Amino acid sequence: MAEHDIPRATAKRLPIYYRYLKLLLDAGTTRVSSNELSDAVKFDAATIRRDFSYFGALGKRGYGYDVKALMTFFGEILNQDTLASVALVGVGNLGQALLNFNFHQSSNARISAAFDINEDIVNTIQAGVPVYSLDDLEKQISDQRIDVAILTVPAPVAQDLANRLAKAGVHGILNFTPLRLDVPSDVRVQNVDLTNELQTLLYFINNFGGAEA
Amino acid sequence: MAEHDIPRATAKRLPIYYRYLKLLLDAGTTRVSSNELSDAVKFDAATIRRDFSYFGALGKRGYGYDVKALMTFFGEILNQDTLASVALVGVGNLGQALLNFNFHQSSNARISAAFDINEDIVNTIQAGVPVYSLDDLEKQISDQRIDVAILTVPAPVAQDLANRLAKAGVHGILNFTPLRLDVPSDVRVQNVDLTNELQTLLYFINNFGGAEA
DNA sequence: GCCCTTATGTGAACTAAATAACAATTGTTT
DNA sequence: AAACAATTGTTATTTAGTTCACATAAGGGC
Repeated sequence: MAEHDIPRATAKRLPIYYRYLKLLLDAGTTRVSSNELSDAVKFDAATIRRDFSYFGALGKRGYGYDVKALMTFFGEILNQDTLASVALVGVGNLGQALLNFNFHQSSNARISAAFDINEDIVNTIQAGVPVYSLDDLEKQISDQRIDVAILTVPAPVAQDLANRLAKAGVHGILNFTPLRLDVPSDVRVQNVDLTNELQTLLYFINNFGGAEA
Repeated sequence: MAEHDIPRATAKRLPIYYRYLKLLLDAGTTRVSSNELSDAVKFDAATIRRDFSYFGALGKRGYGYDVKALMTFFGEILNQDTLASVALVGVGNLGQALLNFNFHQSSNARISAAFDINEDIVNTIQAGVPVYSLDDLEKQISDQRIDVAILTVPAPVAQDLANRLAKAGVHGILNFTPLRLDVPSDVRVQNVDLTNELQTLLYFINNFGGAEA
């Protein structure tokens, strides 16, 4: 596994590159330079070239990168050929919105099961996704070989559910809860803290000028 | 403005500290150490101490930090006394969810106006927030002295709306669009890219083990 | 009031990431 | 086929952030 020495920061940018390359390809563009990419995704051109170089020499000097080849390459790295099944835990406002969000359209993931305690929606289909009782969490996760969960539950029950998810064999949690979860070391947590994003933005605005945060 | 030399990374953690301190205070805790905080928020204790030290000597050696004093202090830094008015641009699935999200409860921000083109909801109240036509964007932003916008519109119109928002005097945009926006240098953009978060999580899971991303 | 324990605040070391700068190489034009 | 223009890949540099490690100071017990 040669990808082991790819910097975290680079890994986080890969999906962004991939998405933009797809756009270019759809628009019929065949070649692109690091400078053009830089304009679009707002990372320094040198950063982009370095990111790419971790995977070998993907471009041609004096020419740039071949859009299709590059996209195919990143597609493989991002496992675009295999569809990941994702569980949505907590079908409240945000959960509902994420069900409708349709990750599938723009990524290799699909929400294939949702869980809640609300009897009104348990055993219904929401936005094409079956909603199960939380009691069935472990069974469904295992049956459907789900290894990523999106956690959109109230804070007080978040840690408990994280424990159950981890025990059930989930390897990643996209955590919309304000809580910083405790998980075993083989589970990866990605925090999406909306209040924090907004607060941080406000802080920067109040204390400094503009520019990217 | 002494805060000018506070690292970006520190600034991003401030709201997290603040929230956790509030929790502690509500629970009646009067003192806390960097180690206890570390357990809760999952940043290294040394990082926490250094973060705090940018604002002076807030703790007592051998004792720790006074929860109430610390919270008050951070509250001021985060401008918790002034309520920021926020506009929500785009009342789709995600927009609706954010309207119900109630930032107000846990932060100093409140969505005070929403905008959409959908005639069915224009001039209605959604989750307590008036929905205006996009035609009124400039006027309302100016009248209500809104300086932050949450952008939850389809990608194709995102840049155009960002332009209008910037021109209307907004200083910050919380961008839920996959597009990397072009804005004047006095406007700050905070990107929340849900697809990217999920994709990144998947990449890490597929290529390495667990731990924080 | 003295000793011991605890936990801060910070200088120094380390690690990660971004940027600059340019030689090397390719395509294109004449 | 030679000269030119463009753009990569990478070495070196700079910047940012994290962590270590410990002297310093405060509180609490005896």
